[in-house]
This record gives sequence, structure tokens and C-alpha cells, in this order.
Amino acid sequence: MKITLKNGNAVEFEQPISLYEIAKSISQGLAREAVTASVDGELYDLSTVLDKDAQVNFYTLKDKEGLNVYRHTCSHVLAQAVKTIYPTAQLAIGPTIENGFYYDFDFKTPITQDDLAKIEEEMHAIIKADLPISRFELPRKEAVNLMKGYGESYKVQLIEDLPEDAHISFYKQGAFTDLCKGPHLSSTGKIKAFKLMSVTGAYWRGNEKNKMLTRIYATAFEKRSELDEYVKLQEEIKAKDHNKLGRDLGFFMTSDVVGQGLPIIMPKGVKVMQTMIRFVEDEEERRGFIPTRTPIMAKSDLYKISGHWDHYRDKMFVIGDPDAEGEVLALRPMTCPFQYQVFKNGLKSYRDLPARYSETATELRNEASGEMHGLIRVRQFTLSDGHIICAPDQIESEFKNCLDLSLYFLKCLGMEDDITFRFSKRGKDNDKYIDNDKAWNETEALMKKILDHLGLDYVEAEDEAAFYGPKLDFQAKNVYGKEDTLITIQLDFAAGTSFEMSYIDQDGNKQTPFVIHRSSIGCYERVFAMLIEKYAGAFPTWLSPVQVKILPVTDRSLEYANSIAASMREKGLRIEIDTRSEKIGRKIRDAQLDKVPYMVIIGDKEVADGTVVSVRSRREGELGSMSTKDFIEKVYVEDRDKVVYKD
RNA sequence: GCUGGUGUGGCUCAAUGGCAGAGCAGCUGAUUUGUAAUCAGCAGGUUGUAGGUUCGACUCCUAUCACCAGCUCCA
Repeated sequence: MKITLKNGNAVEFEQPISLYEIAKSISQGLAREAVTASVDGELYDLSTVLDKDAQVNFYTLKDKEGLNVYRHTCSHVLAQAVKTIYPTAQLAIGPTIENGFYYDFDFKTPITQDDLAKIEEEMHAIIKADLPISRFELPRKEAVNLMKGYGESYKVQLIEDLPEDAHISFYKQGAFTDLCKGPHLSSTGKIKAFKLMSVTGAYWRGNEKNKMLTRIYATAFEKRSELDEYVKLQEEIKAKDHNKLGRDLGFFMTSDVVGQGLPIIMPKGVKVMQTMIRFVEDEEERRGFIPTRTPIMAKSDLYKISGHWDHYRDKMFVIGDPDAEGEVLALRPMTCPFQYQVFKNGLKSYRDLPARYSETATELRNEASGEMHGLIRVRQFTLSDGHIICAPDQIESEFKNCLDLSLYFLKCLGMEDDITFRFSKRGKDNDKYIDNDKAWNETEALMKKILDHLGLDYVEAEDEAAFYGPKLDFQAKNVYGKEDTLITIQLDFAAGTSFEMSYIDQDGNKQTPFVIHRSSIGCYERVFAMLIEKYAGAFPTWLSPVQVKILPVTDRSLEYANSIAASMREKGLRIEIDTRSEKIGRKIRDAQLDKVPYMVIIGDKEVADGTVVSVRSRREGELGSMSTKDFIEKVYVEDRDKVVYKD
């Protein structure tokens, strides 16, 4: 039989032979280091015996495949330790994830973070015992019986979902057996470095109607040093968390008496958001958008037409008792139906199309109490919202314009490489979507055509669409790797009809327009949060709340410092002067910690000269002396041209 | 909403049933200083909130609010 390797070389064997022996025949080093191998694309234990021609790739802990096997074995060690300490706990699932693994348990009495040390200790004992790990298979019925015998009802459910004729594999180490597809390491002693990270809740099968289980998150690495490095990295990441840093830098705060999901943006944060908002509004105007200013609440009638009342009433803040007589108002969760009213005011001609409406809109959504997170998920937010009402033959070019606009903003923020595209489509078995197969199929096909024309690199996602149509989502990850939608462009086949919008075409016939929902830069709170993390609070000059801090060395230079500040403010730059009677080193330190892009030191030398300033950059340190005029111009240009640092 | 954790001055943290404390920040004074922390003094707390247990509660119990992690959700 012929075994072909990754490098194209082939090895011949007379007899059936295990993957481990094959590795050994190639190199002792490989046999020592390999932890798994793929055979014709599928991963197997090294103990697997081959008896026919195959393509074989070996993987070590340097490979993602190998590391995953290692971590998955560690998850079995965790499960075994838990079963040893808590024999009544039941096992659910224990997969690997990015950077580690988890295991879900059903504990009879809940455990806490403090119990992790005890579990870790038991895991060390299991590793020290170096139990050999062996695989065996059973037919479905026997597999069910085995797991029933162990009292593992979740495992029984998992097996029962497998096909009738499936041969079900188990892995055994010592007295512990777990249902598992594998592959695994050959013994528990091969685990060198692991750490239990946290204990949280998680629904069985990810369904909130099911029981909540206890999930233990953990990670494992080949070497202790790698684990330490990972833990250290996690701490560095934490330092960038907008929810901490944003508060420390005075960008926002929360208050117990104000309420959940209602952050208060502090003066410095306002400055950053205002800078973005002004920029976005000006650029939108340049690109043909018409600004609107619509109410933040409306009668429930409006939302009934749009369909939101039926779909999302529980997520809306309703004013007045919906079941009583009289008017019921609701705070707006979106701007769409308000802007449709603008379009409906007066008869529209095809010459009025496309009608591009935009608004910096305050919106309110009653998110579930556990969903709020810093500035990323809040109950009141500011959306760069907008709707384009257009003729069907304008959809593609308008869609492209929206995409161009958002990409331009992302570029100015330095975030263009931080986003991925998601083509969000309808879910087939979800009744939240408007029931119109024909319209869905046509609109999704249209969107796909547009995206492909644009040559956009996107992933398709089922069951992520809006209830009225498919959308293109711009996805961004926060500092912990959690993904959120930043910007979205949506096609809506329903609003034209439901809101009875119309325009008169060239032939004098009444036509129903098409609607594109879109956001320029998304929700300002969210993009602000992402930016805080991206720049670790040290914004590019154009976004910095304070762009230059003027530091007089002594009181003698105060007057000159004030005159420089005045001429800089004249240019529209944001300036502060540190007039405290502190030493210059102290003033520099404080300005640096406040992440101000430029410090200008004014001492007797500068006063005597009268034309120069001494400049220090937050990023590059001391820049030396330059003419006041040149420095002001430098900062002004960085501000005007939206200069973004690429470190 | 669910599971778990946390809540002590503006911030970081002490005080494990027995007098609420420190550093930084703040204020006042002195100092007038050249590229990451000058010195001294002063002031600041109903320990998230409301109940309860106790001779006595930051500490124990109950409820509630907020924050954090995760799950679920996210027009």
C-alpha cells in the first residue's frame, strides 16, 4: 500500500500499519512530535491502523490541528476531574474554541470560580498518572445503553440524534469514558500547560428554553511559557477594553440612578463623537443626502404599518397603556417610517429619485437587561441613519454609493482593514420574516448580483436578515474578538407598498419605489467604543478631544502660551493649557497619560525668540524646536485631512 | 431574560462580627522648575440601596439596583 505525504513523497508498506509507525519510519522526531494526522483529509488518532493507499499529513502542536487535538484531550481531562470530584455531575459537550476549549456540565449543586483550583488539582493528578487513552466504537443502541449506565442523559440525547446505523466512538482514559468523535492524544500525560479560566452559564444546545448548564472555559498550550504569555496578553487586551479605558479617560460614565444601557457621554467623549458626526453629516451632504429631523416618538399606528409593532413591540419603549383606551406612543427604535413620511409629503416624480434622506438619529431599544455592554450595546444610541427611496433600476448604483461612503468613513477612521462583510439572508424556518417567497428570492438574488458585481469579499449568513429584506453587514471585532455589526446596508422590498409610497414615472404612471436602509458609520457609540480599543485611547489628531496641550515651563511663559493657544483655536484646533505650578516633567507625564497627540513646551527660550515652540509628540517623543507657524499648520493639516496613524 | 461574580472617598485597593484606613487624584500653601511623578498641610465615606439577624454589621441573611463575564437575543 502506498502512503503519500504532504510533501508529495510516497512511502510503501507491505502490511497494515499504524499512523504512529508510519511517522516513526519517516523520522523519530516526527513520531515524537506528531499528535494527530489527517488521512484523506480527516483527522485520526496516531494509533489508527491504515490498510490501504492514502494521503497522510502529520500535525504537531505547532499546527492548529494538533493544538486542537491537544486541547480537546485536555477537555476530557477536565471532564474526568469533574466526574471524580462531583460524581453526580452530568456531562454535556466539550469542544475546542479559539484559544482554548470549554466543557458544559450539569452540576447538581452549582460550583463557583473558587472551585476551579480544586478541579485543576485533580486534573494535574490525572495528567501525572499518564493514563493511556483508547478508542472504541459501539452500535447506536449499545452506545445509548452505555451512556444510560453512566447516567449521562445529555450524551444519550446526543447519540439519539445521530443516524440510526451510525457507529459511535468513545474514548476511555482510566475509569473515565466519554462519547467523542476524536481524535485524541495517546495519553493524558502529554498535557503540559493548561489553565481553567472562568465558570459561566450556557444553555443546553444554545437554546434559552433548555436548561442552563455550567460552562468551564479553559485554555491549554504546549509549553508553560506560552500559557503565561497568553495570560499576559489577555491582561494587555483588558487594558484596551473601551469599557474600562473609556471611563478612565473621561469619555463616558454610567450612573446607578440613570439606568442600565444609558451611558452618559462626558465632555471629552462628546468632542470625539461630535467630530465624527460633523464629518459624517458634511460628507453626506456633499454626496447628495438630504438631512431630516424627525421625532423620537410616534403613535403606535406608525409602527403597525411598518410591521415593527408586531415583530418588536417587546423591544420598544411604549408610553401609555396599549390595552387601555386612548393614544399609545412609542419611542422610536429606528427612523425608517419617519423618513418615509418626508417622502410622502407631496407628489413625487421620477425626477425626485433617488431621494436620499439622512439623519443623525437618537434611537431607543429596550434591550434585554443582560445584553448591555459599555458603549457597544446600549438602550439609547445615535445612529447615522438614512433611507434611499429609489426606482428599481437605481438600486445597484445607490447600493454602490452607500458602500463607497461607508468605506470612505472607515478609511478615515483607520478601520478599513478591521471589518469583514456578511451577506445576511432570510432563515427558512423563522416566522419573523415577511411571508413573500417571491420577493425574498428576487431581492436576495439581486443583492448577491450586486455584491458579486462589486467584487466584494463576503460570507453568506442564514437567518441574519432584517424581517423586510436581506442586508450587507459590516462586521467588526472588539478587543476580545467578539464580533458585532458596525454598519449595515439593507434592501427593503416591502416598505414601498406598506407605506403606500409612490412616484410618477416618465410615462405618467404611478409606480412603487424601492427602499434601501443604510448607515454611514453605524451607531456612533459603538464605533466610538471600537475606536477607543483600536487606538487604546490614543486617537489620531483629528479625532482627539484635546489635540495640543500647551505646557508653560514657568509662569513667565504663560502669556506667550496663551497667545499661541489663541492662534491655534483660531484655526479650529482643540487646545488646553496646563497652568499648574508643577515641574515640566510632571506636566508632560500627565499629558502623555491623557493621550494628547502633541505637547508644546514654552519656556524662556521660546518667549525670547517669539517665533518658535518646542514640540513633543505622544508617539514619537521629543521633536525639538520648530516655528510656531509650521507647527500649527502641521496639526491643522492632520485635523483637516483626517490623518490616521499606521503604527 | 438566564447562570455566576462584584459593589468601601473621583481612581486603585486595605479593614473576615468590635474605633472605616492607605496611595494617587482634589483643595491650600510653599516652590518657578526644560521633556514621564517637587514638598508640606487640609479636606473627603450613612461601606450601591432598603430591610433583617446581633449587645455590636463593610463583614452574616433577604430583597433590590448597578457593574462585570458568559449564554440567549440584537429590526
